[in-house]
Amino acid sequence: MPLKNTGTETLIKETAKRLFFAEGKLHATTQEIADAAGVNRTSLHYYFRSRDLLLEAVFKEAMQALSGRMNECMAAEKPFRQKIEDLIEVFLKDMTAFPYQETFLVTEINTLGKELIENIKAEPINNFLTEVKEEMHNGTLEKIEPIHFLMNLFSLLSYPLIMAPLYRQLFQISEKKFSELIGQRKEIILKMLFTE
Amino acid sequence: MPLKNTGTETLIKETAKRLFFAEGKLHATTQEIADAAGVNRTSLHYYFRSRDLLLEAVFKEAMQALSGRMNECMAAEKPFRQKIEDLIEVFLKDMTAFPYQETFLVTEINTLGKELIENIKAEPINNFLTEVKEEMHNGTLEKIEPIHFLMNLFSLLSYPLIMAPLYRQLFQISEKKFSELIGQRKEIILKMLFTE
DNA sequence: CTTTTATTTAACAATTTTGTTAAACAAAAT
DNA sequence: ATTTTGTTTAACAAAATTGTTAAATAAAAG
Repeated sequence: MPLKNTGTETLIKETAKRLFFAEGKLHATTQEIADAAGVNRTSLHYYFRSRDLLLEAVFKEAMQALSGRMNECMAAEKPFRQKIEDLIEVFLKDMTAFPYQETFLVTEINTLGKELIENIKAEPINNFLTEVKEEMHNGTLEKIEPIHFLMNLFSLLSYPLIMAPLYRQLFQISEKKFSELIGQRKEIILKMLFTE
Repeated sequence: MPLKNTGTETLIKETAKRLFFAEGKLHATTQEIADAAGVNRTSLHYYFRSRDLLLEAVFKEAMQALSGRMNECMAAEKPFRQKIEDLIEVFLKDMTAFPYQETFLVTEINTLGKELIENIKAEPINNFLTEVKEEMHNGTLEKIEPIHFLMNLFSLLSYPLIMAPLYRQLFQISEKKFSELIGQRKEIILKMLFTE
């Protein structure tokens, strides 16, 4: 079976990903996606049958990629602190490129159906939570419900990037200055999470 | 001029607010809004002329209310720590009722135009940032760029509530257990923000 | 009681968005 | 060179969504 593979399929998928997750245009039409990709709108149906299926494809791929990288960090044979540093870097990189990915997931659960989050495996997270608990016994971390530790980590990483457009206005800072601030986040977050 | 004032206008506005900000249905149609409010769709046009104008009305009102309450906290004649506690309570209450409000703002800036965030006054925030700086000199707070302090505060408050549906799945916890966790956030956040 | 005015509704029209069909095109296989 | 197969496109159809008009309803004013 000779596939010509003109790259159009991935082009459409990557373009949709950019519009949805990077630019936050959650209700981009098929026409807008096709235009941004520079292809005819019919190609979109040729490869994905419908708008919803394109959306699903983009979504599953992105979530799988991210949760894969995160699980890799969490399950690695490294000291706890190193794992956290890895997680911060992976997550920060992803959130910088695609700040609206998780927001999108959460607000689209109604539309797309819960199967999207149902097949997110809870096991790697649970193992990691156990490890967090151990660190609390060691005194490396404040003794709180381990879930709070993870929520704190994700919050400190994600929220500033989601709110970037608002913060630039609110704090009257340039795009450059904002990037600088984000560059400082890793150290700030580490200091907040670990009791020195 | 005798206004009958049947309450329909506010009913529509409150219903739209609920759908948009509480349930996260950012692209609810006029029909869905009308149905949820139990009125004819034409009433929606009668009071607001178009979908966009309804959206704008809902938006401006919500943002004004929230920023008003926040400015009140920040400008109050109270000790710094008390102000932060007030802010946490105000914000936590608002985010619990309407978790998607800020997300909505940020992702709709493209569509609704930047005038929505342009008339958010930066002054109260700037005054407060100065105060934060003073606290850092006093040693009450870790010495970092003051903007980080505020980003940390807002992140720790908002993100867990935005991600609630995802977290309940990821951490395998009930709605009740999740509410309990949120109830513990104030103390957790205070501990993280202040160097004891 | 009648008139006026605000509100609500049904019916219709216009626009936008999605989806389908069939034809045109281009590269590989025979 | 011709056939086959995969890809792209234009034209068309269907559905969903918004917006308008005019009639029906009901409450207040005269």
